[in-house]
Amino acid sequence: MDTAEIPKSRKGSLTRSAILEEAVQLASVHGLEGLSIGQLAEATGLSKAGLFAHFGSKEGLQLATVEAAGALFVAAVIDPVKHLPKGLPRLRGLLESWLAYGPSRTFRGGCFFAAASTEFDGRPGPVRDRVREAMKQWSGLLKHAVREAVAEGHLRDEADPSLLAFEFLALAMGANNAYQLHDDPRAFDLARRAFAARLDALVTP
Amino acid sequence: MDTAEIPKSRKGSLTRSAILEEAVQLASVHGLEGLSIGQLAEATGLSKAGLFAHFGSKEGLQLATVEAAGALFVAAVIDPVKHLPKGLPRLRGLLESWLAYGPSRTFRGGCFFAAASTEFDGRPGPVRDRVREAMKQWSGLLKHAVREAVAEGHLRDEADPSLLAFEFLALAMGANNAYQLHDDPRAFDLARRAFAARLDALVTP
DNA sequence: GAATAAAACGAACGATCGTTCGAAACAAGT
DNA sequence: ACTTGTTTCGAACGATCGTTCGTTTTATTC
Repeated sequence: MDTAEIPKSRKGSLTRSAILEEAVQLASVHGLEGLSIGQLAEATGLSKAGLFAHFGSKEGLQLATVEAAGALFVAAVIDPVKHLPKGLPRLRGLLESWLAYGPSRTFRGGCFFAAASTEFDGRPGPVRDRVREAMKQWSGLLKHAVREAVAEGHLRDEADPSLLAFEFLALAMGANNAYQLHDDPRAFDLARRAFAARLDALVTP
Repeated sequence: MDTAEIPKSRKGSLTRSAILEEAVQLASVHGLEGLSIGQLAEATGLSKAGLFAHFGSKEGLQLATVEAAGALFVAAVIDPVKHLPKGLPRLRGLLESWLAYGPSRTFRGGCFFAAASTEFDGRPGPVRDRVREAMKQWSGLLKHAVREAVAEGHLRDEADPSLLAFEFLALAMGANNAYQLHDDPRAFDLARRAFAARLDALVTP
């Protein structure tokens, strides 16, 4: 219901965002489907029915959770490098920013979108659509940064923005998974070296 | 309700491996946690209790499912290239074999281990341990193939087996995710080009 | 402070979850 | 045909799931 999405009082919007703060953390560990309304209600100190009313359905809660996670991601990874000069500096900044975000525990269970995008990649529906859109945005941002680095003459013309964006995204998700699965922060060092190896071969002399 | 007998068309004796065949497919779509005994029983034509007796617990079923998926993976990806000559040919063969496996629909919901390793990477327990071991094996195989390619003089000495194995694994999982999420098989072409770009820069002249 | 609107509640719903148990159905050996 | 052991079964358990409903508590407005 749209009445649940438009806050009508101060208190309502506060609790809503407080709920989502916890929802994002729980979902990063147990998945968006494993996120249960009962557990979330207990974790936030609300009643099941009271919490439920904010979102109208579990799907509504999931969609709102994706939205909230997106805001966290943008604040942690993208915003800090908006000011960097176009081209290679901003691209390198983006990658470094992500490498700092990885082990930062922004999400309790590791990168929310790495988890959600794998969990829903084979289940049609609005949640998958929203996750896909978020991934497209992030991938598009990487692609754009590469394209600008080429336009600025920082990277050679052979640098393919689509290919490089795919590689960077895959390496980032791979580092997140290795870190989570093996409890080994060196995964991010591997990712950093992979980024560097790929870029160094393409920088203009 | 009248007790008139429905003609029991009992399917042929369902073996444990027949159950697991279906379990692997269901889990690749809905996850190992989303795999439910009731749904699996219905999909195989068995009763919930009858199926349950084979595994003793849901965790037992999950562990057996991981095992069965591992056998499918080995048969689809690893076995076909065992005969190739050591070094670069076998490494390239492994990567090509994986690229063929990706869109092969061996698993209904895409690569089982890409999904399971992300689903369980933050949830301690025997299932995570088993998945981690499987991923270590696959990653170790890639590492070994790179090391042999260096030893045979096919790749330059700077080629770092751990780093390259990490990259190949990440790119493979990334291609699987992109394929599943965007329904676009070109993801595997991107992965192929990424593999080639990385290897071509390291082959000995 | 009364009137009104929003938010949170407790209780219950039917469905499904994993699991247990004792009885049938079945296979094989003697 | 009788016994033994293995599968499979139906029925039920308590727990939890998402969801609904009517009521009570809280906040905002006049």
